Amino acid sequence: MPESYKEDIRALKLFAEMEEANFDALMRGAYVQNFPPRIDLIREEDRPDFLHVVLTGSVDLFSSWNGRESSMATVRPISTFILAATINDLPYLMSARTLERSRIVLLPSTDVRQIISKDPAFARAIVTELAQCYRSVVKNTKDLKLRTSLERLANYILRQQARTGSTEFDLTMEKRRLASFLGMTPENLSRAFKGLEPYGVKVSSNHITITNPDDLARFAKPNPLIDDYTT
Amino acid sequence: MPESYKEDIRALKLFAEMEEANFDALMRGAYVQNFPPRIDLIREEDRPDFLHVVLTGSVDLFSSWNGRESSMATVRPISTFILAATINDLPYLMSARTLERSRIVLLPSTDVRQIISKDPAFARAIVTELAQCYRSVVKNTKDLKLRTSLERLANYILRQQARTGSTEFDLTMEKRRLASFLGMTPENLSRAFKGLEPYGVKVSSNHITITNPDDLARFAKPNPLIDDYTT
DNA sequence: GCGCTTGATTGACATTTATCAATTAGTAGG
DNA sequence: CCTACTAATTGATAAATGTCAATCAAGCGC
Repeated sequence: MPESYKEDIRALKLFAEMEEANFDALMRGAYVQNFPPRIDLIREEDRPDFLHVVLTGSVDLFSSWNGRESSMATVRPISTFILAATINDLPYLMSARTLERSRIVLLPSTDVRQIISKDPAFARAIVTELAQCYRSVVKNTKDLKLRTSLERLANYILRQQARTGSTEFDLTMEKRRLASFLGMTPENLSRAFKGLEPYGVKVSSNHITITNPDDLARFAKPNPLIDDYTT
Repeated sequence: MPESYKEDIRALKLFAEMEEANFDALMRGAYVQNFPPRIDLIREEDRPDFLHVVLTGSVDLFSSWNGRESSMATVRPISTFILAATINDLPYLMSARTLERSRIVLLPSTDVRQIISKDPAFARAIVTELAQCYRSVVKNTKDLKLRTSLERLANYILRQQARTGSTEFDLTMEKRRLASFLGMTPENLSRAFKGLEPYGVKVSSNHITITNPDDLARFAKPNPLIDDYTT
């Protein structure tokens, strides 16, 4: 594996503090693959043979049941998925597919588990990472259970505003996928955008303009315990 | 703290493998408290001063936003809550209150974090526990996003059947709280129970009888990747 | 340019779910 | 036993959300 990829991975908090020898051992078993868009990487129910690291591109995590499908999260560089399955050696709960051309590193799960057991710094980093993942999913559950779809969209838009630091930005994903991620149908999303017009949200194709952030915030009532993904 | 409580805690997977000295250190800072029913134990937004362990009784984890409230989980003996906040020293995402008279052990968060860093066996156990918690929440999200409320109730009933090993059992919580947990209103739950009658579900007060488990399963389509909390 | 495909939007309608109000049932306390 | 309280149920209605079909718009290969 090219040295520069190793450095990218080493820069992740998850791998930054572990011992050099263990990191090298992990990298020896690793390999890199480039995938075209819309390729299935893993399927829920499968055994977690590898911990995946996204170096470039992006990956959709989604779940299915009874012919229905829902987008659960998007993984962007540089980060890992799906840690929890790998660690406990249990079947994936979500499927993953590339959204665009993506470069992905595969780390054999057995190596990961082995090194967790012998490298305390790595174990500590995994603890932090997992706790953070857990909290993200809890926030997402609160979003789903406590808010209507209009409120979820309003808060999503405010989060994008916070992320980009601007009242004007492009959506980072297709609307159909955004709809699925927010737990609604594309038709409903389309109408929800309309429903936010009175609060100063303008939509033109995938470009969003917030003309009245205060109005929008008054309606959305964003809350760090739901919307702040960094804590 | 009484010796017998210590043994109960030590028996938890989370604490079973750690070094004796570290366990003792953790227990020295710990104290036990008995709470009457319906007492608030923690409030979301508060700092995680203690890791809580439920010895007897039961605890409701719930969240609030904009005047609404939703029950997220029930903690039963013997297990801990809320680990993730404690570990990352970040505000609680959920509030907790006793449901009945409960005996609860409080372990100072600073002690827990300190010992994670120096006891690899404890760190490893935390990793496993957190990964499991994470997977539980993901399953819950799938339940919410992929199923209607009637389907969620049907699968809940099947899970209770699996848990008790019987087609006849009592609900373990008030219906209003069950409704909140399943993401619906009490009125809707009441109607949902009616809606399951054709599939062989009989309800009398809080006693449930499944007269036709196969019919119910055909409707509910239970799936281990959503409904099996043990994996 | 033209047809083709795919995603987005819109309208009409159905279903699901929530809300509000009233009633019933169960339970604890006097 | 009665009263008071709370939870559960029921009916009527409203709101939210989903479904289906049609149309529109953008991108792409030729």
